[in-house]
Amino acid sequence: MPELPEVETVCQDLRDAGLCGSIITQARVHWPRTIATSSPAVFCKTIAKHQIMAIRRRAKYIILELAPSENLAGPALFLLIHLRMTGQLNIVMGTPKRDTHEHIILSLNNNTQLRYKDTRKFGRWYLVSDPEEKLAPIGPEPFAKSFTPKLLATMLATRSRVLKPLLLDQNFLAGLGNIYVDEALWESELHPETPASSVTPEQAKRLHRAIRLVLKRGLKNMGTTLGTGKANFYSVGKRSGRNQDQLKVFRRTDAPCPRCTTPIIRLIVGQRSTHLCPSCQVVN
DNA sequence: GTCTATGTTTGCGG
DNA sequence: TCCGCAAACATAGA
Repeated sequence: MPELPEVETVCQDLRDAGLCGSIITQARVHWPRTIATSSPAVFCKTIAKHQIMAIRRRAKYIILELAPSENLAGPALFLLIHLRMTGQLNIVMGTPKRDTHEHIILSLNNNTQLRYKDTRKFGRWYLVSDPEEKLAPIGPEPFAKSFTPKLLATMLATRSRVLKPLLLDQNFLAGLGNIYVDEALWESELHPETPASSVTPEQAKRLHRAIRLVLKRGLKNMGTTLGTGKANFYSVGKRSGRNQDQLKVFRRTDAPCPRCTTPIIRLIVGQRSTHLCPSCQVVN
């Protein structure tokens, strides 16, 4: 569900909704496990009376930068939100009745609430004084200047794993999930089971371009919303993405490859459902 | 009604 | 280091 383009879309929508500048007056937790860093009671007490200063993204984390609104000498705080499979954020006016799957409600000073809804309850909130606690091991951002085709080639050269599980590993590269990995591998005409160490510099260059291409397209279309159920991706205000229309292979088993018309196949790689064109994408 | 699959991440055992 | 598996959960679809 929420991969880099979806998480970035949520961050942008939160900013557009005017969340920056709001002060958290009260927090309520209805599913304790969502709070990963302390008890719900400590979380609620700690986060209250903090102002939201900025909203940004790193990998698949939404990061809210907080500053104390009363004791100005107090330390800065960071709220890291990971949506995992089905987490959603919404901003509501007033205090409407709580939905079954709304697990956290932050009341804000302008008669609105930031609500966290998560049907499968896999999402996690981390309230920390230093975001590096969570972010340190994570790999480079795909759009970082320093993430060059050459760097990717070097990163791949020393790895013994195959491409698909490696690209899904957030400590290797940040932000990709099942959908965009399948799409990037199709774009670059690489097989998901290609050993990373066998990828040539030319292929690494193609993969680098493909990763940026599919992510950029996802961003432009404000994310991918598959199907109609509540387990799908919706940004703030239940808005769907429209990148699903741009997918070339993901969940398109038996459909013709857009490049060569060979039917797309599905297989399991690294325990993950994987889609590819058996004609365009062959193992090195 | 029942059974299976599921877009993410983490932790364990081999 | 790497891999497979299970778990954290609820729901859609067969």
